[in-house]
Amino acid sequence: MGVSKRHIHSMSVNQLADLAKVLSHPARISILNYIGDCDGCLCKDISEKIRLSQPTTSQHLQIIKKSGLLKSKFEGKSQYYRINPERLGTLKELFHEFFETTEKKCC
Amino acid sequence: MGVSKRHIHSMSVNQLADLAKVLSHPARISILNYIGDCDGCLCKDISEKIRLSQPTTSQHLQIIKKSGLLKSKFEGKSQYYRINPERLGTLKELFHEFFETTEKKCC
DNA sequence: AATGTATATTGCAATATTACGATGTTAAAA
DNA sequence: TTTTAACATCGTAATATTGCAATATACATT
Repeated sequence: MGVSKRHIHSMSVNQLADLAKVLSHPARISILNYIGDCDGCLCKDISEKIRLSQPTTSQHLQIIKKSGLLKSKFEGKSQYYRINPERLGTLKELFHEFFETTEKKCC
Repeated sequence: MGVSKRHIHSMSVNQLADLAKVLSHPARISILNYIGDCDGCLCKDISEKIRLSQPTTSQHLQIIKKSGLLKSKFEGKSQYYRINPERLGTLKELFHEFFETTEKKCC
């Protein structure tokens, strides 16, 4: 078929998979790493830093933003992207749970 | 183009992206969670548990195995899958690094 | 040898992802 | 008002992913 059968899995599993998918592309990890360093980043700067075109970078930024890991706000014609610490915390928790479950009996 | 430009990113970023991609499908998370619970699992049992066909389950198992997160051994006609704790440790470390970098200034 | 059981592989259709040029959109600057 | 700058979106080509039926492989049992 070609479509993931999400409905057969639990909600927390789907949630982790969705966030892992955001991190499943190196450009998006680089973006998050880079934004972590500044307190508000521009698409143009990010696109130069990670050496992808502006449209491609913008597209990745939208994907990360949709996941909740990024916030942004306009100031004039510039859009400043920022990490969303709360959502990053959620991600951390979900991974923690995953490791707890997966390590339960295997180690 | 449609192909990820891996070469423009650092090695550790690509490594984390590769492992995150393994976790980017709910079926693969469910499989790892399930295998964590037993000490050696059969494809047939896993496929019944997660309610995907045997070929689809086997395919996911190969993808996880290729990432190093699973080991397996044959015993007769049965193949027993097991978590690879070392590789799980690597994953944990990579995530830890990612969180360190990303949280550096944002929080 | 023939049958059954567990698994892997192949082939394919449906869909998703990745990348970028071209084209809007918006707001500051000239 | 025109120009410039920053960004988002559209359109599209190349490629990757997902899922399963059909088939192949390998061992165990009869």
